[in-house]
Amino acid sequence: MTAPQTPQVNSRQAALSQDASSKERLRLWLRMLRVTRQVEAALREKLRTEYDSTLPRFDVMAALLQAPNGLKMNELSKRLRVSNGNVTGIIDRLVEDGSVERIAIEGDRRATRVRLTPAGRDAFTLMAEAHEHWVNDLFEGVTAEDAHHIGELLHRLPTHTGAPS
Amino acid sequence: MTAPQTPQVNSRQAALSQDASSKERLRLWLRMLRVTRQVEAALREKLRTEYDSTLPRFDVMAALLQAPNGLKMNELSKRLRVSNGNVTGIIDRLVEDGSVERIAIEGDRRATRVRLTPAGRDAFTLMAEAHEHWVNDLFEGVTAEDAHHIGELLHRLPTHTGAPS
DNA sequence: TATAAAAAGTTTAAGCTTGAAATATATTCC
DNA sequence: GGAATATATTTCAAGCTTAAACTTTTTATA
Repeated sequence: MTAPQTPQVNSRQAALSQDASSKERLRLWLRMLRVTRQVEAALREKLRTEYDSTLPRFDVMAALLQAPNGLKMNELSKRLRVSNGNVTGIIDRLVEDGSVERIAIEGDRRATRVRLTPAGRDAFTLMAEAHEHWVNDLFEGVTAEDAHHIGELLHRLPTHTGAPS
Repeated sequence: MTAPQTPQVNSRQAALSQDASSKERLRLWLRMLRVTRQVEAALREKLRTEYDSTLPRFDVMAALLQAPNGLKMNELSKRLRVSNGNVTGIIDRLVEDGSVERIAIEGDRRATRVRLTPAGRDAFTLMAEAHEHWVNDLFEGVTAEDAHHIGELLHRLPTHTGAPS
């Protein structure tokens, strides 16, 4: 009891509030995870039953819609932030059902360009519209203002954990 | 040009603001998805390289830690909101490496109880502590207040899309 | 110009996930 | 008691995902 107390108390308080922040952040993360999984499950189910499709296919097609001239496999996997082996498989299946085509790139026989077929574009347009409705319904309880607000706050969350944006 | 215009204009305005909300909600959803995936990827990487484990294993062990007497497969899959076939596989692997044990339930030979072994409990304790640190680091830019605030807002988001909480 | 290094994609092995079918046991009810 | 139904779990087929190994082609460089 004769030792100087201030530094000890300070560091203890620091440790405590550090711990409290940590717990609060952990809670936030678990909540985000729960909500995200729930929404993903609902969307997956909808895509499956109503369009016989999947979320990964939807993501790929959404990326391809933005690039009428197609994308190289490389660009696609970077844009979606998934492994290139992953993209290979998804594209294989999209080619199989006629939504996507692989196009040779003249001047580089290693690379392939990949783009939506007209049928793929049509199919995706329908799905995308439905998708927006589903999301709108799922987020029914959130006003546009709240959505905007949460979105802004989310901006401070980790977006670039090493990977480029 | 001679038809009454007011109702038409009203409905057009309604459609427009409906559309704006819808777009705002879609943006929110995409942002949530992006952040969540980024954090999940970082945590998965950490669990893999530092503990030779995975997120699903972590989730299962976390659920089991709360139930010292173990849980039935059924309860586990309900609690984690994943299919029971899924849980079977994860538990198989956890049993294989000695973290979990299956226990017969007397009086019902259909069901099994599943619980952490002492080794599993120890291993999980270490991982859980590291996990909290990782999350804390990933969410570094978020103050405890912001975390709390976002968490509150997230509460209004879909939590019960049919499934029990 | 040979050879090494880099780049683009695919393949592979392992694990996660689902929905549906199958198996085994328990319960209900006639 | 025995048939029908319900419950608990596993198995299966298909698809997603990753990291690592591999193949092919291009580019750099000695």
